[in-house]
This record gives sequence, structure tokens and C-alpha cells, in this order.
Amino acid sequence: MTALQDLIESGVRKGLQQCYGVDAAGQEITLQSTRKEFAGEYTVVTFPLTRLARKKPEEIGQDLGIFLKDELEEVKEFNVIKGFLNLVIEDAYWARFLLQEAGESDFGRSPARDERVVVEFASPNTNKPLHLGHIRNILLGWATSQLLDAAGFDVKTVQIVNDRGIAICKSMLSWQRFGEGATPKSAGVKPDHFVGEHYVMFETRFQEEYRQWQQSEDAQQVLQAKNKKDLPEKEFWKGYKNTYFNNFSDLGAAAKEMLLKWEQGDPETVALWNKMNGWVYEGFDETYERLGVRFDKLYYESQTYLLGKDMVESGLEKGVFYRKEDGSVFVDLTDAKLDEKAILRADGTSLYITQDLGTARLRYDDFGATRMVYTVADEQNYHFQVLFEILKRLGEPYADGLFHLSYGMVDLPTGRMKSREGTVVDADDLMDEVIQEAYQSSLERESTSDLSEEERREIIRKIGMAALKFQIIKVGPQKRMVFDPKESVDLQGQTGPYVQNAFVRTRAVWRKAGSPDLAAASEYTTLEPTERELISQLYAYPTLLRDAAENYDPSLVAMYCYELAKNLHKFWHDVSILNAGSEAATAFRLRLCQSVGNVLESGMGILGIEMPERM
RNA sequence: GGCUGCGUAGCUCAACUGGAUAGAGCACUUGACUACGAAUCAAGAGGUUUCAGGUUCGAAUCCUGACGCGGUCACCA
Repeated sequence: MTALQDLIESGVRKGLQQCYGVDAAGQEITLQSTRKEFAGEYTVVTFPLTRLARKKPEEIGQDLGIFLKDELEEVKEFNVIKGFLNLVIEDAYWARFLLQEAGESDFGRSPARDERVVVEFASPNTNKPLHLGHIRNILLGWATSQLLDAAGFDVKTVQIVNDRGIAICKSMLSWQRFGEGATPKSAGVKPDHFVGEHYVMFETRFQEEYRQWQQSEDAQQVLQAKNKKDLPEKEFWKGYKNTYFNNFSDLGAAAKEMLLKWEQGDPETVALWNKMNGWVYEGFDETYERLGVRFDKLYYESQTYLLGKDMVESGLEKGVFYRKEDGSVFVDLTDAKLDEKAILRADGTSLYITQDLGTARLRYDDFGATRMVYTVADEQNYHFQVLFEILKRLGEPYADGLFHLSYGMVDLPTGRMKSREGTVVDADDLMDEVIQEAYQSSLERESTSDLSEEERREIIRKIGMAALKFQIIKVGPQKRMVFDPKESVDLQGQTGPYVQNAFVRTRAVWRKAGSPDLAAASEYTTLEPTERELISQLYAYPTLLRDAAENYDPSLVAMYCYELAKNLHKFWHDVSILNAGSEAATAFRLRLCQSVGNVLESGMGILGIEMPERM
């Protein structure tokens, strides 16, 4: 709620008292911003007031309009259309706001509030390079962390790396058997891709082995005995793959043995594991840097997968959990419309959820955070409901600050990405492509031809990355989205470069202006419609940020930046700045450009998008 | 099947959480560079908000049902 909205709302209450003698204390005042096609910046909806005032909506609008214009010096004029009272704010109010508050360097950001929040995102497996799905996760998580930072929280970014398990063992085994001592360097391949290639290699070799085995007598016996539904042979084998892996395959046995050795701490295996994970991290770091994200702390599952057992104990003591006869531990969440859930296996070993209980506590111990955000795709909605419910019942001090930043998966036009069908869009490739596209597009322009090759490359990088990031982040998190890698990304219209272009214009006019005298700005008294629009939009920035942070929704910031850029472009088209006709107008409009530019840079910065000075 | 999310222009997405004639971009048609940057602006066309009921001054939004598409229902992660 802004100061203006506060003023209007209490004005309306007072007006209802004065005009009709009714006490509107319990009445909600519906206040919204005025639609473009009508004059005004704020609109009071009078329909809900009819019961209270016992008048027609139009009459209430008239009465309140007259009252507010008289009562509030900020209200310049009003008009009534049906049940809508549109209020026009005084030019002087907007002008003062622009020249004073909007110019502050941290405009829009909330003061620090001494509360710490941990934001988790990325959290990949270490057997394959990052892909399009990770990109959405990373951009969303990062933007949300920046948004919370802008809202005044002390934010720590973390991820938990899944560095153990059968998957990485497959890559290790493949390298050991078929790698011939090659390294990423000797092969000239980005290290995480190198490891990913071995993961694929394992699958290929395994499939070969599986096909050959299918011809054997053993296999034919299995087919006879197990194919009860009389499936076609091909279909049967498809479904039998895991059983084969576990019971017959040499490669499968070797991979499982490797996992066992790793768990036993076999030095040779651990060394290999370290080497290959090291390659992966080297590659990941490069990708994170290109994406412009950083982590304050990395957790590794190899170090946390045994955590949580002490919490199981205390849960048992508190009566939150119960032990079954076979020794397994369960929690009964049926009264919270969830199920009974296993917390500990009968043999005493941990589960995924056990580990998550432990790492939640670990993060609390590490950071003292009272809030934790988990950026994880919506396929795990149920898991997080369960996790949060348990933490609540255990009485953990941060239990009320837990939030699952759930987001929809990224689909291709052909449907879901499937690694088996080779449709996975690689993160590094994708970034290369959009930057290449930005490069092509820049060839058609002369605007940066006087710059050095290096400077131009840097600008093109910013443009390409802006296009990619904006396209993904402008979609609301919970929404499943379709991404077409063939069309890659647009550079025109509702895009990152469109917003960058607006910013560049605000800078260009300042470069051209030299060092103007801005004192005259305060003498500018009558605003153009396009100026009112821009200023009232700037005015809404702080509440927009708070609102977006409260909802953990960076897409609201993206849409806001787009709208602001759009109005800047219109302003640019409608009025002249340097040839405005008066010193006052020129100075005022320069200040306006400056503030709009700053807000665009601030908002896009929250989204992890950099602004070029020229483009 | 149980639970859960979604269904808006040809396509990708909005709609201030129940408010005005459902808005943007892409693609398509047309106009604007001798003007501070045309990655821009302006205009046109494009809709029974999946369908059927209900709630009320007022519904894309809330309720019920149907249809369609996901996700999830392990002592996996």
C-alpha cells in the first residue's frame, strides 16, 4: 500500500461518514489503478458501497469525488463511469515525487530487516551437464533470492549437489573401461560434458549387451517363463530392462559393485569419484558463471545423506513418529490429509526424506535462517508437503518460514524433454545459440560499429542472455511452459532486449545532453499524459517489489519492467527531450529518463539481467 | 482409480487475487526514419476464457459436475 493509496482509502472512509453518516470501518475499500482508456491514476470501485450508503453506484461516485477533491490536495479532478470513481492526481504531487523520492539510489528496495533466509536452487546430479530445465530452476531461484534481498532479507543462496549414487558410478565405470585414459583436456571437451558423454556411453554399451543377451538361451527361458501377458517380444524386453540390469548384466553388476565399494570407502573408487565429480564441478562452475549466479554454500549429498537420524530419535521421543515391529520408523500424517510415510528403513538406514530433515536443521545451524526456500519442480509437491508438515510437528524454529518454490516443467513443442530420445536441450548449447542469434541481429545495425571488437562481444552477450532469461522468467513460476529451441528466442517485442533498448535510450539522451543544468526541472508544472503514466508507474515500483517478494514471483518484476519500458518508448516517441522548447521541460524529462533507467536497471538486475550502455 | 495442478487469440503468455469493452508479444496486413537510437512507434484483423449448471450488483477468477492434458501415489532420489 502506497502513501497515496492510504490517503485515498481513509479519504473514502471519511467521505462516507460525511456524506451519508455511515461508519465504514469494517468495509473494504476496493482501490485499483485506472484503466488506460480513462483519465486518472486511481479508481475507487463504488459497487460494494451501495449497501452501506443506500445509493446508486454513480451517485456515490459523484459524492465521493466531490468530497475527495475538496478534502485531498493531491486529488486534482475526478470522473465517474458507472460504479467507478477515477481520480486524477495533482501534477505537482507527481513532480515532487519524481524529483525527490524516485531519485534515491536504493529506490524501491526495502530497508534491511535483520531476518535471514536460505534460498536453494539448481541442485543437479553430477552425471550429466545442465539442461534447459536446470536453467529455469536456476533463473527462478536466483531471481527470487535477489527479490528477497531487495525486500530487505539477508539472503544466502545454497544448493545440494547429488554427487553420489548409481548414476555417477555408471559414468565412472564407463570411463574406467572405455575411456582409454582420456581427460576433458585431452579430448578438448567441456569437463561436465565429458562426464556426461561417459554416462551416455555406459547406456549405449549396456543396451548392446542387453540386446546380445536377448539372443541367449537364458533369455529365451526368461521370456517363456515371465511373459505372462504375451506381449510382443520387444515390448517385454523394454519392461524387463531394470530386472536385467540388476540380475544378469555384467555392466550392471560392475556398476553396483562400484557403488558398494564407494560406500565402503574404497580408496581407488573414491579417488576416481573425486576426479570425475571434480570435472563436473569445473564445468558447472563455468555454466553458473555464464548464467551470472553465485552460491554462498554448497551441500553435497555424499556428506549429508546420513543426516537426520538424530531428528528421528527426537521425533520418536516427542511421539511424532512411531516404530513398527520390524524396526522401521513411520509418521502418520493422515489427519493432515497426507499419508503414512516411512522415515527410516527397517535396517536403520536413511531415506530421502530423512536426509531432508537433517539438511533443514543443518542449514538452520549454519545460517540461523528463519525462512528457507526450496526451488524444486512441481513433481515434488507432495514430498515438500510431507517434509514441511513433519518439520512443523517436530517444532523446528524455522518451520513456519518454509516455502517450496514450485515451478512447472519446461516442455518442448514436441512435449517433454526425454534423454532417451535425445531431445534434452543442453544449457551451454542454448546460451551459445541465443548469443549467436544476437550476433546475427547486431550485424544488421550500425549503432555500435565504433566500438572495439571486445566491447561489441560483451554487448552481444548481454543481449543474448537477456533474451533467454527474460523469456523464461516472464512466465509465472507455477505455470508449465513451452520453449521452442528452434525459434530460440525473440529479440523484439515483449523481450529482454526490448527492455534493454529502453534503458539504452535513457542513457543515450544523457550522453547527448552533456552536463545540463537540472535546477529548472522544478519549474515544470504541467505534465503530459505519457509523463504522468511513467511517473505513476515509477511510484508503484516499491510496492511491486514487495508484492513480488511476498509471492515469491519474479515474473511480476519482469512484466513490470516490460510495461515500464513500453511506456518509455511511447514517451520517447511522443515528446521531445533535448528540443523540448523550455529548459524546465528538458531538465524534467532528463530526470524522468534517469529515474526510469535506474528502475529498469534495478528491476532487471533482480532478474539477473544486465543492461548494456549501448546496443 | 485416490489426491493434486492446469485448460484464455493460430502460437507463447498477462489479467493488480471477485470489477469497466478479457490484455500484450510473435506471426499476418498497413503506415511512420532529413527528428534525442526504428532491437522503436502507430493502426488493422484475430475470443462463446474447454463445456454445462450454480453463487451475486458483477465470474477467466469462487462452488458443483463433465471432458481434455500433466504430476504424484516406494522401507527410490
